[in-house]
Amino acid sequence: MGGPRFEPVRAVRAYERVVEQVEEAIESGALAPGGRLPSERELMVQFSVSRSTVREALRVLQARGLVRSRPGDPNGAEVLPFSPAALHQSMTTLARVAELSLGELVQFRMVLDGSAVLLAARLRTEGQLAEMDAAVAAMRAAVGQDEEAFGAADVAFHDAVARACGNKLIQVCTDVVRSIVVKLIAKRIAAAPDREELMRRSIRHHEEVIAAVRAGDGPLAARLSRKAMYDYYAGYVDEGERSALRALLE
Amino acid sequence: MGGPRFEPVRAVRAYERVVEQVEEAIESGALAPGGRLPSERELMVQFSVSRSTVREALRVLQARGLVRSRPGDPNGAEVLPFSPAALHQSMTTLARVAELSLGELVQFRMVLDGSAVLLAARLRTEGQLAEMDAAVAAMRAAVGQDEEAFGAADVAFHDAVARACGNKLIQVCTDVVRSIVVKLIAKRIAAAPDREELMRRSIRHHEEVIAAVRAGDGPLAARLSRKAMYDYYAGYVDEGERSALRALLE
DNA sequence: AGCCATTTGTACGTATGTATC
DNA sequence: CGATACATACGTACAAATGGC
Repeated sequence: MGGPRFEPVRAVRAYERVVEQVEEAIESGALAPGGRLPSERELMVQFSVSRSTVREALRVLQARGLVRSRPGDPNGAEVLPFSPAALHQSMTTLARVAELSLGELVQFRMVLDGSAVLLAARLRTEGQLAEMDAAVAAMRAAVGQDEEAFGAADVAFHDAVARACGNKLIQVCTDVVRSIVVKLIAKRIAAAPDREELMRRSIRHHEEVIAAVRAGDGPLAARLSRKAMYDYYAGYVDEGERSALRALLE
Repeated sequence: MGGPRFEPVRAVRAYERVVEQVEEAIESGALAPGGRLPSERELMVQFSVSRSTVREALRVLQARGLVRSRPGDPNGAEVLPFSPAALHQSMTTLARVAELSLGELVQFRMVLDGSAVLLAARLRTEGQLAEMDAAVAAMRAAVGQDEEAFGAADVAFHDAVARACGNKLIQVCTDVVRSIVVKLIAKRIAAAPDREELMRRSIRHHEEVIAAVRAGDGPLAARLSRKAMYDYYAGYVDEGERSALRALLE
């Protein structure tokens, strides 16, 4: 007792050390987005490892969304700007391997979007309100004509709200989960028999949310937002799960 | 116009095809957790690719948390059970590269934990209530004595709540974000001058939350939970961000 | 435009440390 | 303990792709 407390030494692979150093360089700002890593051959000299090791490290960094490399590019791998792609990837994997149900995903959206509008009602600028108005206007223009444009305008609305809420994590997560949900049931939604009526009702709901946000009534905006989400998606969720969604409506 | 709509062909790397096929096998259940992939040499035969290609694919799969390989293992790479490790990794990267502030992370926790208790108040079983009670009892036993045990009991409490809420995505995200927050400020919290008083207050708050959950009053439980989180962490958040946290308290 | 040097993508061989039997 | 099979890592080689001249 009382001796020096040694820590267990985990065998750390060579490629991991390369990954760590490059990550540090990116995090510290020494490597900014748009910048280039040295070529693979240069890296193997600097790190004193083989090219395979360098390449395995680059694959991991690429999987984490930090860099991208193209064949033949004389400038070396490119440092990417931040993107939620990696989060998107791992959440999609999570959805599959953890067998997330549509109900769970929609419920998560209700939580996040509800919180986003709650915060947006406090923090929104006039410009952001205008963006929301414009998005709903675009939705209205697309009703019954352009399914894609309607979806894009809907995304624009929710993105404007998410940006207005002032929390980048909420913003990114809403975006990621939304795209997963849409990917799951886009076809079913577009093929709904009363599609046009659904669109109109969705627009009314969005307008009500905007009004509450404009009035600064966060709790009301949150309730309306969750209700709108429920109305739009509940039909695609199993009845057993639907009751769990309704728990968020009171 | 009106001709066949060809899609752009992206050059897909050999290692990507390997990744895709293995992912499909795992997703389809052909490869279950605990199962083994063929050895690297076997894989290069089956896929008709070189060893390097196989290894790069395995690195990507490992980065996504799907498999793990150890040197000398005669059985080949192991298929891992689901784990939020990949989500944890990408959210940590997100926190760094998107420069998430402590305030944003805490706010996200307030949203998720608040929603979790709201749902738990509806869906909790008696067994889960007992788990929450046990966790708080463990917290009480650790006050002023064992900082680690206190933290572990706190985690157990929040995990019991998250499991009781019935949404695996909420559960995983609360866990991931909690560990990121704790990692950020564990030292500062442990070194707080009035640490013991903070612990006691935290326990009181947890008890109040349990009472509300037991009574089935979700909205009250949610308010109490967010308030508890705010009290515990607000001191470490910049004043400017603190007001955004308070927006969740009304 | 075309050519060329460089880089990446991929393949193959080999050596070494390690885990299991 | 030895034998075997494995992952790790290194080095070389060549085709395909890119950017700059």
